[in-house]
Amino acid sequence: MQDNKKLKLVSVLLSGPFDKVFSYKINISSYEVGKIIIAPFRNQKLLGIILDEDPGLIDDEKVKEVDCSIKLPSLSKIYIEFINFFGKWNCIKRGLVLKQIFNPHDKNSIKKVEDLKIYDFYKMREIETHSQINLNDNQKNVSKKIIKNFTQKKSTTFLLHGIAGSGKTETYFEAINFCIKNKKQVLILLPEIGLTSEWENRFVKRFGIVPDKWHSGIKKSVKKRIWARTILKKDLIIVGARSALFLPLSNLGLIIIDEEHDSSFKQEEGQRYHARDMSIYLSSKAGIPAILASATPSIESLHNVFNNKYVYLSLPSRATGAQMPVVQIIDMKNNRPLSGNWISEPMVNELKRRYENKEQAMIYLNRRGYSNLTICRTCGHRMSCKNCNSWLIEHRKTNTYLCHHCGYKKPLSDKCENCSSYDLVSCGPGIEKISDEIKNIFPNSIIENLSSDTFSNLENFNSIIKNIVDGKVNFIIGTQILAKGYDFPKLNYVGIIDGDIGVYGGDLRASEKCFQLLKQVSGRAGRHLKNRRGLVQIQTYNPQNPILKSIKDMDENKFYLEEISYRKDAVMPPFSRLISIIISSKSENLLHDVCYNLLEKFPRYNDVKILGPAPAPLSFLRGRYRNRFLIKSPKNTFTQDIVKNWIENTKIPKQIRISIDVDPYTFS
DNA sequence: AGCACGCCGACT
DNA sequence: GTCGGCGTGCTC
Repeated sequence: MQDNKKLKLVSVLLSGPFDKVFSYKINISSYEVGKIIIAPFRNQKLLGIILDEDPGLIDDEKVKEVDCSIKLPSLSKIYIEFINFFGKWNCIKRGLVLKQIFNPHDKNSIKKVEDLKIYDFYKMREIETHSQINLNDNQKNVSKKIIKNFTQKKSTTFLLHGIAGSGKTETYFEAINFCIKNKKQVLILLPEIGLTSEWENRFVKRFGIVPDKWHSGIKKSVKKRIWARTILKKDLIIVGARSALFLPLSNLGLIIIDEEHDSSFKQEEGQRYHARDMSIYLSSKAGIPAILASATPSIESLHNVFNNKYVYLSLPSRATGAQMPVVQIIDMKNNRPLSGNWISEPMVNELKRRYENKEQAMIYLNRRGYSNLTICRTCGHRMSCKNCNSWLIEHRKTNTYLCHHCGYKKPLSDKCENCSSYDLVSCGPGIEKISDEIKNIFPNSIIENLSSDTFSNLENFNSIIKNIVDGKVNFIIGTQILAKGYDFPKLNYVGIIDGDIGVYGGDLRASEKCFQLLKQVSGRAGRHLKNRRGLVQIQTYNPQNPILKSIKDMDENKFYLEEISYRKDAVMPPFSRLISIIISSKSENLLHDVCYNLLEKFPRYNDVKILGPAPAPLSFLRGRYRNRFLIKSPKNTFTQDIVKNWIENTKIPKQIRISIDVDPYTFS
């Protein structure tokens, strides 16, 4: 009896902005590493877990006792290692990672998880798991190779490289099927929540059950039930955005990252991390396979294939039997449109032919809004954001000038805010302007504009997608959102307004991103036409650009090999590691002083180099001045520790914000 | 992250 | 005198 009251000194990781553990006492009979507890902290109570770490020296009087009333399974060793690694790798405090793992629960709702279990909302029906879809031989072979891995009980990362329309999804469904039969949990990550509804349709068609969805649009009450099922080891299929990675999946059998090249897996604000890379760590710790699927794999993943870290699987032909589209390059130097227009004559002719034949056509331009820049011809003033050093973008649909970086907006006006003359002109097209141009040529046509602006209303967005799929739309005009995995069966033509937009910005990944976007957009054309090929036309002033040439010649190997050899020569990722550190302040002088102080304090190494400080690509954002350091190091050094020690050993005033981005993607 | 503590300016 | 702004520092 007395033994039950015996208290043990333990270390606790609290869910909050803490990296270090705190010492608490726990009733020894409740002690277990990974146990979820509630800890009194100051005058509040915080969720936490017991860790197997040295609590360190502390005045015994200060040590409080934790509340063990939460009756849930402890977090497994896999998740404890995941939390530690995630924090260390991304320079994020471990307690904040833990907080994300408890999300959407807090200290009050987590006690009611037991009640949720009783109701068992998501009891899966016993389902017939025989395939309703006929796979071709290639798909069958690939799925067999993946499934074979389950029986070997080791963790393999597969790179499933299949051209657009090759049936990647249906192929990895076979691996999901294996997990359903064996009552394992499956996590599928998609880059955008807008993709989940189409994905869900295919899933329901294959399995006859609805998967659980997890993204920012899902209600908290639903999320709480899903969370309960994951920690209570119930079988379930989760399809979600990157935040689904934090679910405490205690019976995980498989992770799939679809569209693995997509940059939206990289969280770029607040706590920065790459959901793909963290998923692969998780799968290796859990001893389960991971499948990365893409029509345009990232350079990183291909590099890992070459180094035998990933197993390469290929689906080189379209599942429908349709051929890949023909690609034509339009040299704009010889086909200039009239002033104020942006669509060249060859493209207009093709659009006319498609329209007359009642075929669907898509026009791609990676620029939101009406125009890029508004300039006054009298005084030269440019409409720019007061919080950022960026232009304000004219949006006619909402009648505003909008900053694409901070969201600042003001009403449209035809009077110059600087000299009051009425001489404003819009330069450079956005999709709204292209849309007007199409409306002029085809006044009776049905046009839909698709961009992240359309996306703000998910219901409206899904109904537009449905209209397109049903063939009720003549012209689809949109931004890079069109490159995502939508399947438009009636689409037979893709026109690309500005083929080499963004390539010349000097960004490390610009070529790769441009190639992936163009390839993905091109892949939308003619996916379901057996008798004739789709057509892609790319407008450019630089027809010799190697990216465009490799797309035209359908020679993606050449592009990848060239890009990889360029990265190797320049000793850039994936041949080295970059960490970007952005220092920001409301005061320009303070920023300057802090940056030079940091530079002085940076320890000297032979192979770890510091570049900067230089103005960040957005040197003024949301009212703060921003400088950037880049730390470049060999792949095998754990540079995060160096960075952490460096910053901790430098005195930084509270007004200064520091954001650390390991393996940065965009360089802003 | 919160929340308390404390130092300094504005005001009944 | 004292109210309250926010910059600073601590939490087992």
